[in-house]
Amino acid sequence: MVSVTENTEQKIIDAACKVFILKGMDGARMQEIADEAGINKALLHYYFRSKNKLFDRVFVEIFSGITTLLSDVVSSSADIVELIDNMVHNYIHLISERPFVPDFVLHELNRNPQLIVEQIKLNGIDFSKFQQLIINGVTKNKIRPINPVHLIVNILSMCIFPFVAKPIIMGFMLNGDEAKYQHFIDERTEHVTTFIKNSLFINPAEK
Amino acid sequence: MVSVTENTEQKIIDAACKVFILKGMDGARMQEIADEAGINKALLHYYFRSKNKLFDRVFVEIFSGITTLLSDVVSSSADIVELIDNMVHNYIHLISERPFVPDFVLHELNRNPQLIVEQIKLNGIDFSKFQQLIINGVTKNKIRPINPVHLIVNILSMCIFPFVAKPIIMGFMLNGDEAKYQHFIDERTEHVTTFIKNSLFINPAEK
DNA sequence: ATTTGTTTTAACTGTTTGGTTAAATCGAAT
DNA sequence: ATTCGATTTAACCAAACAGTTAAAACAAAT
Repeated sequence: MVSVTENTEQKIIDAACKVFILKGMDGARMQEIADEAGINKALLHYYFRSKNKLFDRVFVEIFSGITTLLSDVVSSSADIVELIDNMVHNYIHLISERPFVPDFVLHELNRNPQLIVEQIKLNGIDFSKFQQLIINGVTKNKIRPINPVHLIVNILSMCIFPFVAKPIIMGFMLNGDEAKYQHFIDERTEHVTTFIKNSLFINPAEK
Repeated sequence: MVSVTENTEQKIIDAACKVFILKGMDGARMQEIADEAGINKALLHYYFRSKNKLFDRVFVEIFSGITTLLSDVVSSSADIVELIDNMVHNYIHLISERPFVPDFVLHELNRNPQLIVEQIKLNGIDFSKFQQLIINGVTKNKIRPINPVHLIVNILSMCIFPFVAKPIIMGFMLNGDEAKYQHFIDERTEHVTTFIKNSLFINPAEK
């Protein structure tokens, strides 16, 4: 009986993830989520009393996937080179599997910046270790001096933006060709890591 | 009488821009737009028959501002260095004045990619000239070989993403300090141009 | 003074939507 | 056999919302 319960709850969350990510909070409909989960609206409200409660639950779930990855990458990287390789590779890989997640997260965060407060409580990121890796890289004369905040924003930008801006990239640069876009994404990991390292390292031989 | 008409129409469009940008298509309410314009709902429908028609008009207006800037920058740049300087400076400057525009445009474009088709008809960007500037830079041995699509995506990413991701940057990296974020943005133009040039130029002296 | 297009007022329609309710059904555990 | 939570059915409510309508007021041009 317990297994049935968890099963249904998970089915609801999965369905809610799908619908919320595609339509956003404002565009999503409870009926559509119920349909997607293969249940009816009454049962949906039986599990999650309101749309807001369901959304909050789903948002935490989605967002923590992103921050967890960042935490893991930072804590498992020994130096700045490893950090860059891991971050770029893992983020592009993660987002490739759920390409609409970034637009969803960013849009809902702009709609209600309060949401981030809850997330920080749940998933505190040790930004200090990230900074330390960069400082180490600089002091050992391996890379140019750089503001850690700018660097991490640069990395995240170049990994995430291409997915959020897919319609623009396809429309204006790739003649609406889906295959070309896929090829562009396939090249992206290699390109971004090289681009960043070229910028950071004074002497290319040290890479 | 004509002037009055244009005045009201402009007032409506200004109000619609404001509300649509902040709330998105799904979150915006016709009543709120009417209030913001200082008129009533009846008159709003008298000018723009439906929410969709009003949205389309507003979206074209907002989006063309972005593409026009890109066109101007490309056509007014003599070489790759000028292009980078102009693009980074002008985009960060433009977005600084209306920081919620990128999230609005990207979100609506993902919600309805069809919108881009209309935009391409109205604002065809000469992507070829952009490519030519890069190829020239490469052949004259001034910069490393680079895929033009990746380069332009890199530039746009690093200019636009920091605004879309403001809640994340502030929440996780700047302790929620608005002043620190403003300082970060103020540094951004200089940082991004340097970061890109460091990556492109093999010999820093050639910059 | 009359016409014409603009604007307001205010009520209204029809639909969508989030959420509720009550009764019935079903399945498993006791 | 009974109990209990899970699930369905189906109807319902109240609020929000896009859009309409008709009549009146208004302002400028003729």
